Amino acid sequence: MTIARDFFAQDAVRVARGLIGAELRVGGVGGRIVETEAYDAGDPASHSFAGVTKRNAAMFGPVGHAYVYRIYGLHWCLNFVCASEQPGSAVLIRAIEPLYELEVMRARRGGIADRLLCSGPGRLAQALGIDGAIDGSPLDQPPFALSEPAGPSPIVAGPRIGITKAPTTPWRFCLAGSRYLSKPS
DNA sequence: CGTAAGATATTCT
DNA sequence: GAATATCTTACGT
Repeated sequence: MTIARDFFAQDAVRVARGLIGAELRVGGVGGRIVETEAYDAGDPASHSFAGVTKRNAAMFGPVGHAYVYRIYGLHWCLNFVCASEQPGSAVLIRAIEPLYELEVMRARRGGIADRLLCSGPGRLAQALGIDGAIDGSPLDQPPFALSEPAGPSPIVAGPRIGITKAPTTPWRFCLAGSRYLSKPS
């Protein structure tokens, strides 16, 4: 079942939780989402906190679109734009469980272990072929394909990773027991 | 096993 | 100039 655009018209934390277990494909390549982080409007750790810039313009655009940006000068990160009351919310996709077109992902990632193919934002983006060209693209049209979770998933919440602004806010969500997380359970 | 360094775009001071 | 929602490689235990 495809995820409706309305799903993203709620606060980032609910979207982040709801995405765990969903299937994501980009050009047929992808798998099951096992790790997300929420970045809400007004969150000091969010790129949207300091206002609109050229880089984060997609975050203030329509709900249900992609926000893709470069981090540390060399890695890409994939986010889904959502909204609560104020614009500027997004959910960072941190890890997926590889299921479709494994050969393509292995080739893009240099033939490393399957467990490490998509276990982190930068790795995931490289494996799926994400780059700045699809920043702002709608998630309900090709090359994107999003499907609802097959059933309820056991979810573990914890503090977000790699940030310094609000490190204790428990807005990181993982599929419990998955072997494909950026950090073991 | 662990810690450390390097790559380097974009934004803010 | 400094910091950042990261990953890989190199080197020391």
